[in-house]
Amino acid sequence: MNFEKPNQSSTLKKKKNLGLQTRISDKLISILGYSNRTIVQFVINLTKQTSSQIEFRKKLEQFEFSSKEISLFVQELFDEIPTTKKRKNYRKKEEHVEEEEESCSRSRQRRKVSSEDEESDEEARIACDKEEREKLEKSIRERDARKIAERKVKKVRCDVKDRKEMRKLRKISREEYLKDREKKKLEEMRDEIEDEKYLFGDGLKLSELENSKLRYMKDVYEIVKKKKGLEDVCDDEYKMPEVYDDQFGGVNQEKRFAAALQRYKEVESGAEQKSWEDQQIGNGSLKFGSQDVNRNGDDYEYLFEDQIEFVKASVMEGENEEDMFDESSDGFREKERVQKLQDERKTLPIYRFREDLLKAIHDHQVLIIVGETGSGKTTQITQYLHEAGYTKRGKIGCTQPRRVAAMSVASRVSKEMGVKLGNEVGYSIRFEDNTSEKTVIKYMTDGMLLREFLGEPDLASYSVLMVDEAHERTISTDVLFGLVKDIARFRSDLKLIISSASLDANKFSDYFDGAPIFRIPGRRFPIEIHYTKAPEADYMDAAIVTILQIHLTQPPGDILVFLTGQEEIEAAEELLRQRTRGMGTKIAELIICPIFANLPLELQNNIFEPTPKGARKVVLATNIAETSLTIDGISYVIDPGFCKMKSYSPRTGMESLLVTPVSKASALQRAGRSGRTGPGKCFRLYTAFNYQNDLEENTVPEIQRTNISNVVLTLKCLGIDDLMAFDFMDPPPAETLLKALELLYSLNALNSVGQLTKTGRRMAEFPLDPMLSKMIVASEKYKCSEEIISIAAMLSAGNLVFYRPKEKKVHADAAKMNFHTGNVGDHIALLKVYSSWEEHNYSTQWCFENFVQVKTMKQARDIRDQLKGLLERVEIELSSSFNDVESIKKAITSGFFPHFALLQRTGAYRTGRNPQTAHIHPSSGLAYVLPKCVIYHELVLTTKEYMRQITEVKPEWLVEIAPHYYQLKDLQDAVVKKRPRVKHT
DNA sequence: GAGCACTGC
Repeated sequence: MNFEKPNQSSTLKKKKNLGLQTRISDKLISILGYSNRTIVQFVINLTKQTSSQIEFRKKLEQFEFSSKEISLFVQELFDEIPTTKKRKNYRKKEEHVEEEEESCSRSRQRRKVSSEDEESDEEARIACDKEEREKLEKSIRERDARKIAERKVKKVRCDVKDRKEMRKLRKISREEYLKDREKKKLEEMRDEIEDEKYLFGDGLKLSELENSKLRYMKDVYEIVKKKKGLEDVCDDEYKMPEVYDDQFGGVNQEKRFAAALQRYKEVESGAEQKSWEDQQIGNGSLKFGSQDVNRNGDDYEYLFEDQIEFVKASVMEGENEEDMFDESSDGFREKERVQKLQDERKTLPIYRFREDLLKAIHDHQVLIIVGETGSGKTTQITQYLHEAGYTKRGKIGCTQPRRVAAMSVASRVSKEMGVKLGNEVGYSIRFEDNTSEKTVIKYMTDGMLLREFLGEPDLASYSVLMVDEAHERTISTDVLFGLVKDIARFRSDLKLIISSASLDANKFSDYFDGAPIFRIPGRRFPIEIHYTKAPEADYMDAAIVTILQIHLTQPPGDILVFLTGQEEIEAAEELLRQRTRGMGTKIAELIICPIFANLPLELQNNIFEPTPKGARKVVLATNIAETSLTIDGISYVIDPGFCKMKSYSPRTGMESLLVTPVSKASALQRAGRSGRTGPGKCFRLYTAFNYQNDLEENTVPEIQRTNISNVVLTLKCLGIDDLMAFDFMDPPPAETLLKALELLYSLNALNSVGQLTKTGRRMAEFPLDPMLSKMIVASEKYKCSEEIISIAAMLSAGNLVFYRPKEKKVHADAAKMNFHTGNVGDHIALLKVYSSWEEHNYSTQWCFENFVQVKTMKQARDIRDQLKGLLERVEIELSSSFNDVESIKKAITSGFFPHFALLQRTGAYRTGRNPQTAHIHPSSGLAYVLPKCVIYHELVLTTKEYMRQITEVKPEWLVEIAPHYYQLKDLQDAVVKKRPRVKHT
């Protein structure tokens, strides 16, 4: 409906107009999530003269809202009948107060439980109550006022029977309304001028437009004031006591806030006991206000309504504050450069411990080394050992959890030693072996060493083995622990170094039969840890508010925010842009840099661009920034305390990715990211109590939450028969282990007594999941190994084959369906994608045209090349039968028969031997085809149980291929006779 | 009609 002009409106409408500003403010907060600051400015401008939807739209467009936002907003504002969604929004708003009360009482309860000090508990309760009571009272007052007004209107309506009377009333109320409106406008203008002066007063440059607006407002205000006198303007509302007005007719803000601040001061200095948390963790707190940029130590601060209060809890001590490497040594001649590097080596924290360290290694076979990042352990220990002559007896191996780390560390060490990378110092990672016969110091990924075990079970060519970053506990390191511990028993000449940054080195020590622990101080600056005072209900919102708080109140330095995933990062980016948009030049520039693994590389590199002077960078990152990459210049870390973690259910074979609270170790690691180049601050968006009591000590090691059938096969291949007795540091759940053994048995990789078969031995050669390996081994029989390795490569390259931008969904889907013609199934579709790409000479252009991800394809090519090489090793001939779809499907079935599912009457599927309801994932080409009998690549739990990558098979094949697993009778009984109705789109 | 933390072989 249209918004009527005031002179036509009824009393009711007038009432509505009167509250327009409040309504708009509320709407903006609830619909668009704007900050108060933006809203006040916006609403004042908006309500000046506007009276129709069209005008509103125009106004809104001036403020650079998207047309979607505008439609939503205008509709919300003008529509009288609230939709469900809207109602929800209203309700949310109303419930807000109650929620706050509830959360307050919750935290109060928690405090009560935890606090041993009754009185301090009481203190906290009172403080909490006081704040809450005020908030509640305010909202109750407002609500009552609204109700009374509504009742009045009703009454008037009932009483008036006569039209004339109605008109008279309208006139009266119209007059009242106009008077009222005038008052309000003036008040607003006054406040606006005040706020402008106060918030963005001196020092901050305003744009020309902003300046002229302000001037205009001041002029109008002065004229009206002279004419009417300010005091009459607002006699029916709360008025600022005179004492606050300064001689210029403005309001003295310092006095205005003095009373409020007095309370905090009293609490701080006068109270004998503090709340439990204050006692525990000090009383630092962070306030909000743009003027803090220029001003320090004033006795009041402007507070935003939605500000978050932090309490400073502790300081992680810095251990060494020497300068970092200076790598700008290009102009030196070779010898001088080596000399300079040698000098630099001596400045590393580890250098002082060189002799002690060498002695410790000499005296003990196994040594646990604990050292923070930056101590130099990774680059130096290998060199010390080389210098001490350990390389005469064999190589020094050092494992890293990541490829990049292995490469860059090796490169660094080769420079320090003045040798060519790949000669004395080399690295070995998948797809790339940069070592030679001369190599004595070898860096490699942990998975690579595990592969080496297969060829050299006693690691005879190594004299020293160093497992670096052991605290990360990847599957590979965990398995390596067990293996190296074992070989160390009979190879007394082998030295073992386990290096970790974690605090629980004792666990490592215990595991390695009480090996001594050698501690090396790191090179980190002190970091202040801040916790929130009360739990935050919405961590996303809290993170945004905190970013702005830091931006406006803290000295220069970039911000790093840890979020859980791509979706969240994109949402946060949008929210942040919205909130800063209205501020224009009033705040310093905020550069927002998202980063997650799926982000195209060229965009990822944005985060390494140095921040321009006067600006501040906000990096919104997933866990990728926790370990995998280091960003310089980060001074502030915001840690909401969550991450996505994979979990695995051995019973159903289902994997899921869940948002889980981080562990203390992980929180510590995140905090440490702020202190690499200078003193840092970490803001945790949870309370100190949460940290102490709700977080796990360490992250559950990967081996306990993933499918380990691949690991089991590798271990079996190493001749470890009794896996239950294998010395895992943290053993995987027995059920997972049994499931893996069962799978390997049904794939014929193990015989009935659990020994490796010939098939199993061949399978173990492939760095793939056993089912994929089996598929490849089986391709020999069906003469289609060329096709099968393409499929295996595509499947193990990940789910990110097809790219689907929001704005080109239709095109992307159409392009994708090209590969699915004839409902061949997802496996064959992947094969088609790979072959077409190959036919087009691995063209990047082709990828763009077909909405296929280049990165994934290149990875698939690398994997395929590797698999091709391995085929030769296991003596499988390359053979191709591209057009014989049945053979290809049979080969796939040979690996994936345990993953079969049958269509049910309901349209859902029932999977395998441990029946489980599942659905075809909507991204599958068969999502609407619903074949009777399918095999799937993986089962994932997201919003539903989904099967990803589906191919239709015939039940007879299953019996033919896996007679030990299926009987035709069972399958035929299970297949539905009547097909469910297929939905069409 | 969904959604993909991060690695590694």
